[in-house]
Amino acid sequence: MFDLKDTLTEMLADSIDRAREDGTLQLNKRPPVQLDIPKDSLLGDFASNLAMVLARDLKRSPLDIAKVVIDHLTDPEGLIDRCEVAGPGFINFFLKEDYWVRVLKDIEAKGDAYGKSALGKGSSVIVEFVSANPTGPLHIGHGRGAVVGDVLCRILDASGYQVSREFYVNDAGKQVKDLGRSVWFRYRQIFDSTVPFPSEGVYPGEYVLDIARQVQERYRDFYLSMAEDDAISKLSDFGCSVMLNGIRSDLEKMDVRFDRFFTEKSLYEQGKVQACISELKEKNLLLEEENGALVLRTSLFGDDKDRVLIKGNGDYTYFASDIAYHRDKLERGPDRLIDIWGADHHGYIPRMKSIIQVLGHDADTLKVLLIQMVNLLRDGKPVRMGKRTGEFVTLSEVLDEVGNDVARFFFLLRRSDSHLDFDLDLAKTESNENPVYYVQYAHARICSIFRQAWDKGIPVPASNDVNFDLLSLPEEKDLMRFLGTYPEVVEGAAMALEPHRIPFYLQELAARLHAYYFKHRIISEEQDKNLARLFLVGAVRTVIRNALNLLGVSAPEKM
RNA sequence: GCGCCCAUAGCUCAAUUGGAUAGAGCGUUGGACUACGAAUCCAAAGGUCGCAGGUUCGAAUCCUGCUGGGCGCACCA
Repeated sequence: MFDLKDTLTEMLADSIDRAREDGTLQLNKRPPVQLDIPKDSLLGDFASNLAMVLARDLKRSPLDIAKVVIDHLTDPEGLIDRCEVAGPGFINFFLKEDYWVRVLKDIEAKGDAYGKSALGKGSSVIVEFVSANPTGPLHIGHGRGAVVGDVLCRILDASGYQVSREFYVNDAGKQVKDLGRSVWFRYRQIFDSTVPFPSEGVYPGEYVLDIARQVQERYRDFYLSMAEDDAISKLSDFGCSVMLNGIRSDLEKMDVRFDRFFTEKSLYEQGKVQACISELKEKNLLLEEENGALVLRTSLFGDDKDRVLIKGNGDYTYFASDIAYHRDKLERGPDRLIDIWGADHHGYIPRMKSIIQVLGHDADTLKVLLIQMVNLLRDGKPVRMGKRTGEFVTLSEVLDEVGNDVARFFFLLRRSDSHLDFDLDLAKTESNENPVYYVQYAHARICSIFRQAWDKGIPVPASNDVNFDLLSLPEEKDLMRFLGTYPEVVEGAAMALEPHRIPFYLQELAARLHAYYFKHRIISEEQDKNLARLFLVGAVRTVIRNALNLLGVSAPEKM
């Protein structure tokens, strides 16, 4: 499939070369040739804007140039039916009839692999996502980040990148200590209800009580007699691991997996934060303030101001370990780093990028993807998510309510940098309004057709059994064309890091399938036609299934 | 005050990264089940792409200014 696009591109390039040699086009270098598949089939199977791009340099009209290009074109394989110059100067290629048939054969041959490519050429990328603090359960915003990250990894993987998925655990700072304190007070309250619960520096959520009860069940009154600091330290670890297990099981529920959970604590234990600071000191990038605080001069690399690494009281800031973590990632030698953050952290991008430079890499080695907020709606009204009160709907609850397929699809229905309203009522309707079912139904419908055919004794066709001349309806041509664009959609999603393109493609494909189905019978009395049409919808089924797989959404055979 | 993101049909959002007549879903109106699944389809109405300039063969997309909204600007985490 791509070989053909490549040969067309080469034919165009050759044409330019020939025109340069005989002096009709006076160019020093060969321009990049761009070939697109137009949205309207009346505009050809492929189109190039080449002539318009050249117009400026040559100071000649695009129409004129287009004509020259076409005149110099040779077509040894006889692929092209005709070329037209259209509109402001597009060169439109109309290929020999049987071209789109190749798409169907390609899908048959590749099966599950249709849509995969070698775009990334094996280059490696570390994707860090979710990285939620282990001080509370995941909420719906984490869910969005998890799904976007997961699907992005799947897309990159399918596009020939070597992907490593990582979850960074902030288990070394004040907040886990606060978690420990919170558990400590709740724990004591179990034994003595008069113990007051502080109003600051603690987590008020219900889940803290659960942790305290677990401590009491396992260790009885063991911690009551321990010195407060020691107890809190132990309970921090305990609480942290409980929360982390919860997070893991939520992710499991969503079928989101990681290659590695990287703990902040390990950075300190292995002296990596300290080593990192030494390196920065050697590079002469640190300043010491009067009160003893240590500051990194990120402002030399485009940041607004310098950033503190060690506070006046001797504590490390989170920024210090963040640097060490990214240094660790870079030292593993990936070609790229992708971080997926909540959009409220966008202010951290400049300082993080400056770090990448400080460590000797191009700032673009790190790409930060921002995930905008999710508004949970019920009965058309936003569900209040008070962090302070600890009152919120957890991701786990949403998953139990709407199911994984729906949750995933909904998270991917918008570009990740725009706000998302998650309508619980819409997500639960098993009807026409729900886009997930629309797509899944298309798949189930095709499966049903095959069952029907089987019952009537019609075999599942292979391309050798098919007379492709029988697939000549506009709807059929249109379907073939659209199936042919799928690999480019996946590549585009990989290059732009935009997973939402896949569900949009799926909805369009499903729409075309439904329209075709409604207008024309797949199974009739004409056996040859049966085989041809079954072969076509079989290809549609393969592509729907592949795309749904990419999203981690199931492709049901019955609904 | 400074910085980042957003503004497209009544609502929610797309637009092949600068391409041809800006497209879907929902909602509205009107139609289609004695044949493979109506969880479906067909048709109509609906637009000053926030406003004003600029860049060029060509702008929703790029540059500048303005308006309106979101979010950031810690020796917080």
